[in-house]
Amino acid sequence: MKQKFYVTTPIYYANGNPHAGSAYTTIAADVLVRWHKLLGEEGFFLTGTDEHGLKIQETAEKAGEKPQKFVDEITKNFKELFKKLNISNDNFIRTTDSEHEKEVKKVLQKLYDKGFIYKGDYEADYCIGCEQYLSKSDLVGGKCPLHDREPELRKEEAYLFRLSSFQDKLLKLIKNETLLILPKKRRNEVIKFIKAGLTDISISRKKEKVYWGIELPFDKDHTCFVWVDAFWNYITGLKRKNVFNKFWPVNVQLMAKDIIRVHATIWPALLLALDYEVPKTFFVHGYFTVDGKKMSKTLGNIIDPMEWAKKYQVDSIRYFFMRNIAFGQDGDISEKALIQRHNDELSNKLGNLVSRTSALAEKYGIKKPDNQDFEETYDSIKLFNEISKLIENYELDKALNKIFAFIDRLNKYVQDKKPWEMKDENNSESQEIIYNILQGIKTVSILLAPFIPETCEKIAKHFKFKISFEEINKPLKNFDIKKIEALFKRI
RNA sequence: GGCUCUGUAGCUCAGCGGUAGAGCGCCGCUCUCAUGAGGCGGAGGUCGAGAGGUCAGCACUCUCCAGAGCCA
Repeated sequence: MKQKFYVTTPIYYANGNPHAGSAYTTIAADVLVRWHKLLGEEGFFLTGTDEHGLKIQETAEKAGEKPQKFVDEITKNFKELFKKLNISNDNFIRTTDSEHEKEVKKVLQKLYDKGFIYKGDYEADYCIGCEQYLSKSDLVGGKCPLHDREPELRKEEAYLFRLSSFQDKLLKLIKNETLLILPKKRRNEVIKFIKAGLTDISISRKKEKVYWGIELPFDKDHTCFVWVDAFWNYITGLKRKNVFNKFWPVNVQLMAKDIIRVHATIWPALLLALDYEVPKTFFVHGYFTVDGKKMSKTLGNIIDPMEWAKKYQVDSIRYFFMRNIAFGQDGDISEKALIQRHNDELSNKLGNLVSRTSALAEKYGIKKPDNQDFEETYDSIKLFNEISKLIENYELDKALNKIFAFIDRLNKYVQDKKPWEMKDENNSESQEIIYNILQGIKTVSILLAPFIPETCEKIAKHFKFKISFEEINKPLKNFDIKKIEALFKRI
């Protein structure tokens, strides 16, 4: 039976256009699923948008629009960006999809029937100025930053989920790594948080306050508050494509560090409550700075991924994000660094290697050597194993580093062997050397395909080989090679 | 304040028991198949500080200093 691999990004909150972080997470998930598909596994990649809630309701109202129309627009932008970034998601879920809403209602009803949801009070900080509840992260120095006043504690009728009763089970699952949280630092934080004690959480709001949400099936005066609605996308996203049994439990869920805590508590607790298996891995990546500074409106240094996507080659962007940031850590991004990677690595190293080799092949021809003993080139299986191991460990930046070290070796090989110097009458030695380099380029293209698919397909098409792992050790078939056009023009 | 993590070349980071590595940047040299790309060589680090265990530490233990994150 084929191995399966299911990866998700969080669903992005549709109260604003995609930012650099959404692009980053999505590219990373795309690289992972493409890698596993290349391995011959059956892959499924889900992303989407979270479209309910008070913030969207308000933002839409401010813009003078109906919430649905508003989120339609935002979601369109997400889809457009992902298309530009060559994202190969197998489904795009929206929490306003009717199938999703139906599924969530069923889930809510079941939870209620099983006694995991009960009526109680929602109690939280309320700012009279804002006329709404504030979360702790909204507060600055214990005060509402907008109105510079301390919030008061207010109560409101709400339905609560018995999160507290899952405390021990969750702790056990995370500790014994049934649910693995990476990097370790985040795992430690979560464990500590759970140990400190979980409290039941509110899963509804009064409809008169928040109408933009899914109605509770057992009480029409309430709408569902984020948790069940948002988290359940990971399941509806499969069910809608009729592949739930095949792909659940999910192999890895990517997210930024701000949402690991709720993902590691509420989400698996909901699953446990309904006897679902829990996810296998959460991988938590970091935040960006731009030129060492936090991205902020006041600094005016916000990076709009759509602007980048319009301006630069998709593969340069994908490569830059994956290479420039140690996966799992905070990292710095900038347009300057993007251009630098594009020029120094993609253009000068990879692009130029392919270019010079294709030119050599056109000029001198190629010939399959009788015994293929060029160690660097024919060590492709070893390289593949190394890369495979790195990707299994989510060390995507290191994997790229290693592949590019191999490209360096190929450039060195060309330089050392000087195939442009006539060695015998028929050029046969030169032809064999060029053949070897092409074999190396084939290996590189296959290994890089999950990261920079467009470029690798171009190379594969030009030299007539297939992007698949079986192809790595196969001989080249095309002996009539013309010079290729530049893959990456220097900026 | 508690907990967790980080501190290695100018920058970004690897290494994690046998006496320092990569990429980029910088300096010099060089080929010409190639996208003024490539190749070779070089400068540059008392591996945050101190102490302890070890035949031996950047790597282990402790203390301290600095920075970040999580929690209160």
